[in-house]
Amino acid sequence: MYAGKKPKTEHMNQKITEQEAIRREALNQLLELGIDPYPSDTYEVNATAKMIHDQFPGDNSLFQDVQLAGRIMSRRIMGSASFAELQDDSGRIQLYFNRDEICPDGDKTMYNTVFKRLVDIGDIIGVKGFVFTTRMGETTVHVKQFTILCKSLRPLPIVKEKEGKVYDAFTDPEQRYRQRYLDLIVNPDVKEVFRLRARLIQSMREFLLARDYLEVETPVLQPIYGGAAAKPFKTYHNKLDTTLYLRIANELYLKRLIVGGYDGVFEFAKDFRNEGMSRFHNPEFTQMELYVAYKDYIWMMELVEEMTEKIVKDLHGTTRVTVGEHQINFERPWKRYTMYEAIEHFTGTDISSMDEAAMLQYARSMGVQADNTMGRGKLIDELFGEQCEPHLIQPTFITDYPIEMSPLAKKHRSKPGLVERFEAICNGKEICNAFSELNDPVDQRMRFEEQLELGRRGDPEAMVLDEDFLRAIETGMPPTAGLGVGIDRLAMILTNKPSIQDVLFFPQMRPEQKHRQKPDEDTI
RNA sequence: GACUUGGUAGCUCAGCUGGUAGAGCACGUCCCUUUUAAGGAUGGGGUCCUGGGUUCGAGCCCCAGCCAGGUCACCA
Repeated sequence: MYAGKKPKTEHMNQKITEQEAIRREALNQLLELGIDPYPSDTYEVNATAKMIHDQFPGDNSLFQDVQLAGRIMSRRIMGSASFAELQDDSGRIQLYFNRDEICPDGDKTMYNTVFKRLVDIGDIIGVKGFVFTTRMGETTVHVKQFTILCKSLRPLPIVKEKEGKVYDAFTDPEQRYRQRYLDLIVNPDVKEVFRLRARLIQSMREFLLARDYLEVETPVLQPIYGGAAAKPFKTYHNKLDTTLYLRIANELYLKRLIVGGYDGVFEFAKDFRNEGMSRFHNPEFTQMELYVAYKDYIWMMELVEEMTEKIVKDLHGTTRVTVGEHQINFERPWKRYTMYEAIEHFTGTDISSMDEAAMLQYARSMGVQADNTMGRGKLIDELFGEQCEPHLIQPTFITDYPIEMSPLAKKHRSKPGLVERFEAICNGKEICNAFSELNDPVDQRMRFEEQLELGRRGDPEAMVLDEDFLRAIETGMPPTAGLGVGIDRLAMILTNKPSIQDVLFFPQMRPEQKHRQKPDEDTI
């Protein structure tokens, strides 16, 4: 099959363990027997493990001739009869192999050699047979014929379970994240987490499409990054001889589309921020941003309540979800506090009329690590983060933020110094952020100028002035409500996972030391 | 970035005051026609994260580093 050739890099980059060598030897023996360990043909399947468990016994004529495919997860060989477990996408089912039925003629090779010696745990096979119940009462496929679909060359971590107790669990977080495929194979709960995540996104998309908003795509590579206060990733385009940035938010491009005349646009977007990593932060993360013309932030709060309630019901059939030690209820309406009210509620102090000096002193007294470079708005935000946010477990809207922290939000219609903005807080963390979008181009330019000043004073996250965006706003953007939802954060809550790494298939990790290679090496 | 815990077989882990590296599963060989984390017997498998140091002798003690987890900080 390999015409006498051998891969050149194999022994350079890895040491072959005894078990791997044995599997490679089995691979060669299969080839010598004329069995293709990696066949090309379609393998037709007419059953799954779950379907058989759900429907058998029942109309048993359906189960006289089943055909399914999956990975072998265990084997118990007892001479000329054996049991194995097959795992497909839907779950596991037991298989029964009998030598004289696998091999009705004199030649017992398929059983004695191929099944017993050359097939390993982890191999993918297809089986044909009928369903029955063993003496021990387990639904089982009696195999008449099997086909090797893929030979596995590496041993699988085998997790065993009895009466709810798990033995030899595959738990090392590093290995689980780096080799997520193994995690998915041996830890079935993990598959379910990502199914829930997929349904979350599907449910949100359905909600938005049902309202006739347009799903759009905007650039990831941007000459000027904007829409949030964050440090970007920097890259370079050779032909244009230009520095480009990976987007930190989609906001400014989506607003351009509102200027262009779409009344509702949204995007599920990967955003990138070149900042620290933690169980709440991955360098790339998913955000859904929505902009709707002729609406304001009050209207947007209602949309968020309605959308979230629908999603939670779609996922869990109820509005109540267990998260850690809390029961969270997403039923409408949610509590609403202004930021000043929230701080007063949790600290007993009304800070609304304090000036910057008084605020600084007060914030320090409440345990905020404040320095003189922080303005009034930043102090309020720190105070809120310190004293309020962790206590907000049930979904709650916090409204009316200090203007200094929100250079893209519209000034409050009646409260000086504030903007028309809200965040929804749930389980002590922000899950979305929204405002009545600033569409006054004169004000927007001045806000950018204030950001430039912050940047000159050394704030690495200050926004840069985006002249093209201002040109769009000067053309005229209708009054617009905008929303950003952190999909990963929401997924953490709705799957009851404490870490963002548990809701990302491949969370960012340091490169593995032993496999570290320069990108220009030809092995990549 | 700070503190803290850890890194031993493919997986999960033990390893005494510093004295020849262990168990279970997995893997090899043999026996076994309804078993089920685990049939019986038997055998192989190790850069004890890396590099220094102390010592007659280091998986263990000391120093430095690498990697990972947790907590905190940063993250409008």
